Amino acid sequence: MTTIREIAQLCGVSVATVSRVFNQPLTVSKEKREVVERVARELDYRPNESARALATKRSGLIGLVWDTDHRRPGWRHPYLQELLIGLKSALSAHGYHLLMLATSGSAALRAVGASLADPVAYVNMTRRHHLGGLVLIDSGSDAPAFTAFAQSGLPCVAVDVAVDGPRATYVTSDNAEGARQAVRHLVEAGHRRIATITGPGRNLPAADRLTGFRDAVAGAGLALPDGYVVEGDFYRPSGQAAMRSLIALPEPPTAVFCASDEMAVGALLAARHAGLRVPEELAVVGFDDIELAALVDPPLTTLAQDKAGIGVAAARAVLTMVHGGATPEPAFLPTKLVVRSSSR
Amino acid sequence: MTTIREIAQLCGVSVATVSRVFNQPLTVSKEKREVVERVARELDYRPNESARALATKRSGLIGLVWDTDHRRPGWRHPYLQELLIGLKSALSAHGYHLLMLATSGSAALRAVGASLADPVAYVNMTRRHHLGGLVLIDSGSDAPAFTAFAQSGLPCVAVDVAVDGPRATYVTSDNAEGARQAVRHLVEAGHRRIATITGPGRNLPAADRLTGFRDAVAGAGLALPDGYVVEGDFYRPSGQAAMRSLIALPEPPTAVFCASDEMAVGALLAARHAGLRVPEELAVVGFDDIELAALVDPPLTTLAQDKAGIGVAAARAVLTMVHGGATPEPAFLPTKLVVRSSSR
DNA sequence: GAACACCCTGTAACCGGTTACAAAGAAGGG
DNA sequence: CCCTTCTTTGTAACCGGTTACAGGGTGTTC
Repeated sequence: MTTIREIAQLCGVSVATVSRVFNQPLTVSKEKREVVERVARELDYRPNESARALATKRSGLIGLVWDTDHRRPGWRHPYLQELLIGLKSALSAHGYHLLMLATSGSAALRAVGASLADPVAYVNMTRRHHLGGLVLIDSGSDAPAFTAFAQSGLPCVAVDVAVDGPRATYVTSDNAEGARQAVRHLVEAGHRRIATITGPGRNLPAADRLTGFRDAVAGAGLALPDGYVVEGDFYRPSGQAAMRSLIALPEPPTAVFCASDEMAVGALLAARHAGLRVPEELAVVGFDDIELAALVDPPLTTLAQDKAGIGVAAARAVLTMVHGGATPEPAFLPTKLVVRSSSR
Repeated sequence: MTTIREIAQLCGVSVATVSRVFNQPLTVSKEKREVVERVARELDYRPNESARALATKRSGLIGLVWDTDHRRPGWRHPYLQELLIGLKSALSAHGYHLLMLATSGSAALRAVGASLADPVAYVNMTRRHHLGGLVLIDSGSDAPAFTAFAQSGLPCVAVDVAVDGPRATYVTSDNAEGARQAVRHLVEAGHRRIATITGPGRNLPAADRLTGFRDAVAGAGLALPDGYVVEGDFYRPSGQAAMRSLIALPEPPTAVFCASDEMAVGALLAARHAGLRVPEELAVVGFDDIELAALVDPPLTTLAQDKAGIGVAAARAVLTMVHGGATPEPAFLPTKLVVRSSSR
C-alpha cells in the first residue's frame, strides 16, 4: 500500500502538505494540491484507516449492538433486514461503516442473569475502536440494559425502545397514531364493539399502540368493556389465546386491533376455529405489515411501518451527534394503513 | 483511557514488558507479569485497537459484503437474521467483530450496470481497515462480482455462491441431497408423476436442487416428461405462474418439488385457484423452511436449512484462513425434511 | 574460572497518519 | 521602505501500541 510519505517524496513536498490536501484542501496552494492529487490517483492511494483513527481518535465506524437473547431462541426481529438496509445506506452516504459488535459475554456470563451481559464491555469496545456512536436494537428483553448505554455519554440511538441520556435518543414508528388510524378505519366500517390484543406492557411500541387505541376509542365515543384489552407477547400463540378469550365474552367484539401481525394471524386462526367469518362477523387489523400479512386467508389489514426509514432515521440521528450536533429529539415515523380483506 | 505507558510507569517496568504480558505472557517473569496484570485490572486497561491494528497490520475485524440490489427492491434474503446470528456468535467466540462494509458506489455508479459497484473498492477497504477476511452474501445478482473478490487473494467465504480462488471458499446447504430427500419422500407417499419448479439457472442452490431432483427421479425409475421442469426466480409470483403451467399439462403432476418456500406458497395459491385439493390431489414440497411455511394453509412440507449453522461454518472457514490455515473445502450442510400437511 | 547458553528486560525504531508550531515569503497599509 | 498580516510550507511531536535488537544476569559445562 502506498503511504503518505511515498507521495510526499514523489511530489517533492512534505508529508504534512500531502495530509492537508486530503483534509483541508483549501490551505494548500492550487499547484501543489493538483500535483499531489494526481500522484495519489495514479498510485491509487488510500489512507490507512487504523493510522487515521489512531491520530484523530475517530474511526468511520458506528457500532451496532444487537444481542440475541439466548433465553428466547425463537425471538425474531420483525424487520431486521429492512432496518439494516436503511441503516447501512444512510451511513454509507456519509462514509461510515456499521460494526456489528461481538457479544462480549459468553454463555456463562449471560446465564448469570443480565441479558446484555455487560454494557460496560460494549462501551469499552466503543472507545477502543474509536467508534463514533452506537445503534441499539432491541432483541426482546434487552431494553432495560439500554439505559446503561444511554447514560454512558456516548452518542447512541435505540430502535423501538425509549432511552434517556445526555447523548441518547430513539427512533420508532408513530405507534399511537397508527393505532388511532386502525380504530378510525374500523369505526368508519361501522364497528362499535372494538377490542385490542396488546403487546408486552413494558414494550414501547406496545404501550404506545395501546394508548392510541384507548384515545381513539374514547374519541369515537365508544365503550371499552371489561375484557376488551388483552395482553399478548407479540407472537402468534398469544394472539390465538387472546382471541379465544375475547370470543368467550358475553358480548364479544365485532372488531379487534392487534398490536402485531403475528398475533393478528393467531386471532384469525382462533376465529376460524370458532366458526366466525372474517371480516363479516369479525374484523381484524394487525400491525407491522410483515410479509405474511398479505398471504394469510383472508389477507390482513395492517399498519405498515416505514422499516427502512426507521433505519435511515436512526443513522441520521447518530451521525448528527457524532458530528457534534445537538441530541435529536426522539423520532416517530408515520405508519400507513394497508386495507386488505380482513376488515372489509 | 489508560495506556500501556501509564501501566509501565506504575509498575516500574518498560512498555515492552507490559506489551509482552498481554501478547507473549510466558516470556515475562512470573512476578512482573502478576504485577502488570493486577495494575491493568485495577485500571481497567483495554488496548487501543487502532494502535494495535496499525502496529500489527491486523484488526480483529471480518468484513461483510452484502450489497442490496437496488434494481430488485423486493429482494429478501431468505434467512439473513439466522445467518447473522450464526456468523456473529462464531466470530465472537474468537474475539472478532463483523464489519458491515458500506456500499462504496452510489446509486449513480450502480446505475452504470455493475451490481456490486466496485469489488476493487471493497478490497481496498479491506486493506485500509486491516480486515482479516470477507464474508460474501449473495443478494440476488451479485454472484458474478464475487469472482473478483475470490481472485483478490484475500480470505473470503461466500454463502450460497460457488467461488474459486486461492483463499476463497464457500458454504451452502447440501442442496442436492435435500432435493433427493424431497423426491424420496414423495415417492414413498406413492407419487409417480413428480415435477419441479426450479430457481434461476445460474444460482448455485437452484442448480444443485435441480441436479438432486433429476438424480432422485431417475433413481426411482420415474419418467420426467416434457414440461415437468419449470424455472422460477425463487419468488412467489413465479411459483404461482409455474404451477399454472404444470396444471395445464396434458398429464399434470401429482406432486411438485419447489426450490423455495416462496414459490411453493405460490404453487399452493395456483392449486387453490384451480380447485385442486392439497395434498389429496397435489402434494407440494418447498425448500428453506421460512417462517411462513408453517403458517400457510395447508402447512408446507419443506427442507429446513441449518441457517445459523451456515453462518457458523462461514465464520469458521474465514477464521481458519485468517489464522493461516489451508483454504477449507466448500462446506455443504445437511438439510432436514420437515413433513407437514402439504404432502400427506 | 572461562565459555556458552538461556532467560529476562529495556531501548528505540516503527506502523501511517494528523497537527501544533515556527518560519519564510507575499501582499497590503502607512 | 518598513511594519504588519496573511498564506503557504516544513519540521517534528504525537496517537498507542509491537517488536528487533542488544545487553545484563544466572546457570551449566568443561
